[in-house]
Amino acid sequence: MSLQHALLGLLTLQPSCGYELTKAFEDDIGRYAWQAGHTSIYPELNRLAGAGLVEVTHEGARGSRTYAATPEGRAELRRWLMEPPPQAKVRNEMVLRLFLISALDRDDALELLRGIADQTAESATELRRIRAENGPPTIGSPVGFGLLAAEFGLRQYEAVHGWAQWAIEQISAADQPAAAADSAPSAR
Amino acid sequence: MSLQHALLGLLTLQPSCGYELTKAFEDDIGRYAWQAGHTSIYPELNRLAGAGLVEVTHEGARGSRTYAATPEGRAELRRWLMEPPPQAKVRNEMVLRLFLISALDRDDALELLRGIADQTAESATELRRIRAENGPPTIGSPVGFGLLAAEFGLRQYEAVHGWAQWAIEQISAADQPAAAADSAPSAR
DNA sequence: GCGCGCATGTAAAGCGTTACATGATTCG
DNA sequence: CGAATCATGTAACGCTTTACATGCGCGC
Repeated sequence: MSLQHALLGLLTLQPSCGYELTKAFEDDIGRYAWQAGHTSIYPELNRLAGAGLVEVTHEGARGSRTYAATPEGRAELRRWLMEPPPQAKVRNEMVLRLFLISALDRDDALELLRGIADQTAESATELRRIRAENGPPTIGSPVGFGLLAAEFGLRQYEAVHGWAQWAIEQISAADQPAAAADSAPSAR
Repeated sequence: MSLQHALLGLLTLQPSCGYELTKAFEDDIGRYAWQAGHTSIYPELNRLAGAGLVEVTHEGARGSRTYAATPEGRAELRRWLMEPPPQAKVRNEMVLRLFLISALDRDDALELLRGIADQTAESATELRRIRAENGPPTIGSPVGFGLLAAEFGLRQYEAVHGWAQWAIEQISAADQPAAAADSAPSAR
C-alpha cells in the first residue's frame, strides 16, 4: 500500500494535520499520482503513529493534531524510494479512455481526439500561466513538491496533446482516399 | 467501475475468451492504463453477458467461451467514451514516487532521478526499436489499439525522461553555490 | 448567534488482489 | 505420459469509497 509512503513523504516535507493532508490529496498529488479521502488518511495516521514512523508534534484548536515524520519514518520512506520499484501499478481511467478510442468508428474517434487535444492544450496553457506568475524557481530553495508536480503536469499534458494530434493524423490518413479538406464533421 | 468498459472495448475490437483478455491486461493496457486479474474478469464477463452487453459467440476446447460485444454493448461503450469524463481517477505508484523524491536529501534525489532518466531513456529506445521493426503504420488499416498504445507509451517515457532531466538540473543548481561535493545535506 | 469551514471519526458496501483449486489439451 | 499451458472458477482478505455522524472555532 502506497498511501503509507505518500503520507510519510508529505509529513517529511511539512508537518501537517489530517485535514491538511486530505486537502493535499485533492491537489497535485491527487490529480497526477494518488488519491485518498480523509477516511483512509486518519486511520493510516494512527497506524503510522503506532509504528513510530510519525509523531504528533502539536495539538491545536478543534482537536487538531499536527503530525511530523520521525527519523524512523524518513528512513522507511528513503528505503521505499531507493529500492527498485516492483513494477509500477497503474490505474488511470484517462489513459484507458484514450486507448479504447480505437474501438470507436472513425468519426467518433476524431471528434473525441479533437476534444482531448483542445483540453490538454488548455490545461498546459493554464499551468504555464501559473508558472509564469510564480516567477522563476527560487534560487537556493529546496525545489519543492509543488514545483516538481507542476512541471510534471505540464509535460504530461503536452505529451497527451502531442499524442492526440498524432492519433488524429493517423486516423485521418488511414482510410480517407482523397476526400477534400472536408468541413463536414459528419453526422452525430 | 471501468473494468466493464475496458472489456467492452476489447471485445468490440476483437472477440476473445476470458483467458485472452487476461493476457491483454498484462500487456499494453495493464502497463499504461488499467490492470485486472482473471478473477475480476470472469465474473465481470458473466455480468456483462447477463446485461446483454456481450454474448458468447463460440465455445471451443477446454470449455473456453469466446465473447463478443453486442450492439447494445458497443452503444454503452460509445456512450461512456463520448460523455465528458467526471474527473479522471488516477492511481499511479510511479508518479507518486516521482513526486516524493522532493522529500529526499539532495544526493539521494539526484541518484534516483539519474536512475529514472536512464530507465525511461532505455524504455523509449526499446519502443522505438519495436516500432521500426514493425514498419510504418499500415496504410488503410483502422489504426489499432496496439499502435495507439505503443505511441502513447513512447511519448510517456520521453515526457518522464525530460522531466527527470529538468529536475536534475533544478536540484543541481538549487543550493550549490560552489561547495564541492559537500557532505552536508543540511538539517531537516 | 449563526453559518461555514475546520477537524476527526465509524460503519458498510464495493472492488480488487491473493491464495487456493480444478480440469482439459497440446507438445515433446 | 509428463510438463507446460490453456481455461475457468471460488473464497478470504484488504483497501477504498460512500454514507453517516459529531463537535469546535472563526467571521459576519
